[in-house]
Amino acid sequence: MTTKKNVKDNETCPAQVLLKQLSGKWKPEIFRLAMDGALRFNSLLRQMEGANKQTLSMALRELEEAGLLQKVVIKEKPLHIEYYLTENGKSLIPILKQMENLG
Amino acid sequence: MTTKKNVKDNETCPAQVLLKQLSGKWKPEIFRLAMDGALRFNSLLRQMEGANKQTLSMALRELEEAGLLQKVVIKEKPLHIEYYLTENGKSLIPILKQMENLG
DNA sequence: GCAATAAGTCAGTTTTTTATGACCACTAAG
DNA sequence: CTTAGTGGTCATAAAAAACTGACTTATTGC
Repeated sequence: MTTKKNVKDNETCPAQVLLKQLSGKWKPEIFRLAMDGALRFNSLLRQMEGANKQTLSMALRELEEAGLLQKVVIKEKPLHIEYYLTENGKSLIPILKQMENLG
Repeated sequence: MTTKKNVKDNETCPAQVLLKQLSGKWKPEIFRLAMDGALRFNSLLRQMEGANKQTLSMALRELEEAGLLQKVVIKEKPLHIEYYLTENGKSLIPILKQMENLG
């Protein structure tokens, strides 16, 4: 057997993958804020008291790599960057809404 | 102002609370297995290769405290304990199913 | 060229989570 | 009273995640 399928199908369940993509100290909050519209780095940093650049940067990158957020560079006066939910990210909104109703 | 409401309403969003209750290295998997029926400690330990007693014990306790799992002592031959989803826990099943369909 | 704003990165430290191995409590059989 | 099965706890170690402060890159304005 060369396929090595018995290694552990730990991450074969999409729900588990999603849960992990949204887990971490700040990711749930980032996602929630993203549901309300575009996010900017420094603005996020101010909104999420207690968080720091490093962690925020990591969290954003991971959400981006997970295909839930996308980065858009805005070439304006002081040049800034906005993060939006991707279509994939938006498809999670109804699920999050349902979760809110269970609390 | 004595109520100190400005401290951060970090955890006022039920969806975020839920996400955190299900986050951790093993909790998503425990929850998934619990969806299929009763769980026993040593059996879980064997199924989840790589996990250890300590962590598993913690995860089960936290899921119990979150009101998603309940512990039932079975007074039989070697006396064992089973963990089941509570009604609250079961109410998450459709949400997890939806997540699976997005993956 | 120099300062200001936005969005980061980097090295190093602290905090939080997980993992390890030894040990404990209960029950039942031999 | 010793051994075996189930379900843990405890102290400690290792690994992962988060935090800190200094520094960087890019752009516009002076």
